[in-house]
Amino acid sequence: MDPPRTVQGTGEPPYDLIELLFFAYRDFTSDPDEVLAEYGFGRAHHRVLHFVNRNPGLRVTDLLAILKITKQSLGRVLKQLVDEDFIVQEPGPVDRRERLLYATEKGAALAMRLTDLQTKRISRALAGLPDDGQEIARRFLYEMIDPDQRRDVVRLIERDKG
Amino acid sequence: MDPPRTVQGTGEPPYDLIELLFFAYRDFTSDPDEVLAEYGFGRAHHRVLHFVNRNPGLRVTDLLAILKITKQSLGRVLKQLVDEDFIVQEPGPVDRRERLLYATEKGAALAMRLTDLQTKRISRALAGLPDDGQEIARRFLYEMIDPDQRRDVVRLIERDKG
DNA sequence: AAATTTATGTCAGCCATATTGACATATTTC
DNA sequence: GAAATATGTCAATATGGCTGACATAAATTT
Repeated sequence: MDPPRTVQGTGEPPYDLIELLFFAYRDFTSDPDEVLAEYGFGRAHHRVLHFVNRNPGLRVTDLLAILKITKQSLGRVLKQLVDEDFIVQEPGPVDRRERLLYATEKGAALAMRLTDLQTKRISRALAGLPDDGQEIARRFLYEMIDPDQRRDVVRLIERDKG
Repeated sequence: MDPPRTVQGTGEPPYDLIELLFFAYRDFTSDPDEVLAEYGFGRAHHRVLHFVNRNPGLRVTDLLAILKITKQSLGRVLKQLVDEDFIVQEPGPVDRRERLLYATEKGAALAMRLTDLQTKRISRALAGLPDDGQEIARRFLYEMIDPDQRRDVVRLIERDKG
């Protein structure tokens, strides 16, 4: 079956892409949601755990900038993750006001389990594309980001690469 | 600037795509959110208005299946949209238990304004891609959807085409 | 050394959006 | 007439956002 498409070059909005984005994201988040529910966690916990796991030593401030939520909103979720031993905080070695965040083994295990679900979905999607599909999908998503946010996003994603 | 990428074929998860999806969706929804705030509406109102506007005569049940939320959650949001004259309900001509939903002129105007914002972002993203970029982006998003949901999604998107 | 700024946390309260369960009504179908 | 269907409503609850105010410890500036 082929995906639906709107006719282009007619000035008509790309309703197909608008709606596909909604449905793709809806289902993309649904796999982790099921697992998280087992732990009494929600999507907010996932985001925090994911970025901390990917960026050991992340500061609270960094997390706020990434997630674009307030300190208070983050506070509750982060506290739960710390209390339940998925994340630990350590004072910064240079600036001891900072609390650097690290995933524990338990946290890394959950993060991996969630990543694995998302990896499966993405791999399946990429398998249906031509060779340059991954490159183009990546570029498309990248170009969807606010131009003034791209630098930060790139820095973040590059941060832990070998 | 190029988007970041993880090395493929190494068994490493596609962290780049996982995170780009998060950031792309975050920014994709941020434009409409600003406008909606002017009306005292949220993202939930947007989704309802969008699909009703795109599918005149949609039933409440259809909307529940699309949005995957409960009747009670939809109820409040829909009621506000009806009370404030963005959507009207009409009994189904065949089955009078049904309440078919239609966007009013006011509703259509708001929907168009929101669609326009999303169209601009998508057009800008597509402009940075090769010729087959749109086709591949569409296919990628389509393949991200749960296989057993694809038929419904296609039917919905095809529904109002000329 | 004192004053200021920064990173973080916390308390109290509010709002939007989701949930479940139970029940009511009108209408259609068997 | 009975059962199933489409919808609505009431009550209670949870999650995850928000704002504003205030507190503390540590670093930086003067």
